[in-house]
Amino acid sequence: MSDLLERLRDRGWRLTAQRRVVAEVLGGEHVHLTADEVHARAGRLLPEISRATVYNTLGELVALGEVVEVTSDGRAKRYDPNARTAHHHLVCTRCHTIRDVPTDTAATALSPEASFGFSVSAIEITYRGLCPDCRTAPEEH
Amino acid sequence: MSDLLERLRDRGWRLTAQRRVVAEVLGGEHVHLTADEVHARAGRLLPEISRATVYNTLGELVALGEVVEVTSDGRAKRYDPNARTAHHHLVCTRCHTIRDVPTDTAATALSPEASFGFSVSAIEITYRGLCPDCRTAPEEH
DNA sequence: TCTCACTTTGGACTAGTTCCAAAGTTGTCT
DNA sequence: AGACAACTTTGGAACTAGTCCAAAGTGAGA
Repeated sequence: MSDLLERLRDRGWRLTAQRRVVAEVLGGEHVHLTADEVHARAGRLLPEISRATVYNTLGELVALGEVVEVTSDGRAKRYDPNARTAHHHLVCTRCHTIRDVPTDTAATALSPEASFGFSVSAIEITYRGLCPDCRTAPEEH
Repeated sequence: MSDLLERLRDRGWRLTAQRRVVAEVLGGEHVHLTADEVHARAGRLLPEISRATVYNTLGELVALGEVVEVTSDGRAKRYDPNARTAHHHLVCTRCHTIRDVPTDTAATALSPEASFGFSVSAIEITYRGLCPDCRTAPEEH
C-alpha cells in the first residue's frame, strides 16, 4: 500500500499520520469495510483519529479514483480498495459481506436503443445470495 | 394496480385506505420514487397519511415481492413497482433518475469456481452515466 | 526555522429510516 | 347489525450514517 501513498504524494497529497493510517487499514485486507469499521481499525493504530477525518480521507480517495464506494444495501457505504482492476461484487444478503469477483465481461454492454439516451460510463454487476457462513448458520430468531 | 390489491387481499392483507393509496401512487407511474416522494403523492390523495405508514407499507410490499427496493446511491432508497418482469437499471450519476432496461441476458451467470461458495439468488446490473437531460444541462455551481 | 496553505478536530446538524405504545379499523363470527 | 380480536395507523422520539463548520494544528517548501 505504500505505492498508494507514493502516488498520492505525487499528486500533491500532504502526508499526515491520519492519512497514512487510513491507507494502511484499507490495504491491510481485501474486505470491504464501512467508514465506521475503517475508523475503528484506524483508531487502534492512532487512537485520537476523528471520524470526520476518516470520512474526509475516504472521500478524497474516492475522488482520486483510488478507492471505490460500494452501496450494496440501504445501510452504510463500503469502501473497496481494489479500484485498479475491474471486478464485480458478490454480496451476502444476510451478513452484508462483499467479495470481489473477476470481470470477464464485454458481454454486458447496452445496445444504443436500450440506453435511452444515457451516456453510460460504468457497468456494475451485483450478485446477491448467501455466503458460505450464512448458508450453514442457524436461522435468526 | 387493482390486481395488485387483489393479490394482496388473497394473501391476507387487510385492506385499508392508506394501503390502497400507496398502491395507487406506485402504480400510477413507472418511475422509481423515494419513500418521501411516495409519502408526498399519497398525501395528495389522503392528506392525513403518516410517514410511518408509508414506510410500513413499502416494507411489506417489498417483503411480499411486489416491489423492489433499489439503492442506487448512498441516499434514499427508491421503490420499483416493476417487480414482475426481470430488468436492470440505468442510473443517472447526476440527478439520480432511474430507468428500467429490459433483460435479455442469461450471459451473466457466475461460474461455480467464481462464486466462492455463495448461493447466488439474484443478479443486478446497474449502468451508470448521464441521462439525456443532464448531458445537455449546464454545469452545477 | 518560518510561514501559510492545507488538515484535523469535535461537536452540532441533517436526512433517512426505524421503533413504540396508544388509538383506531377491518373482517369475522354470531 | 353488534362485538371482538387481531391487525393497522399514528406522531413523535430515537437512531444511524454522514456532512458541515470554525478553531486549532501541522507538513513541507523557502
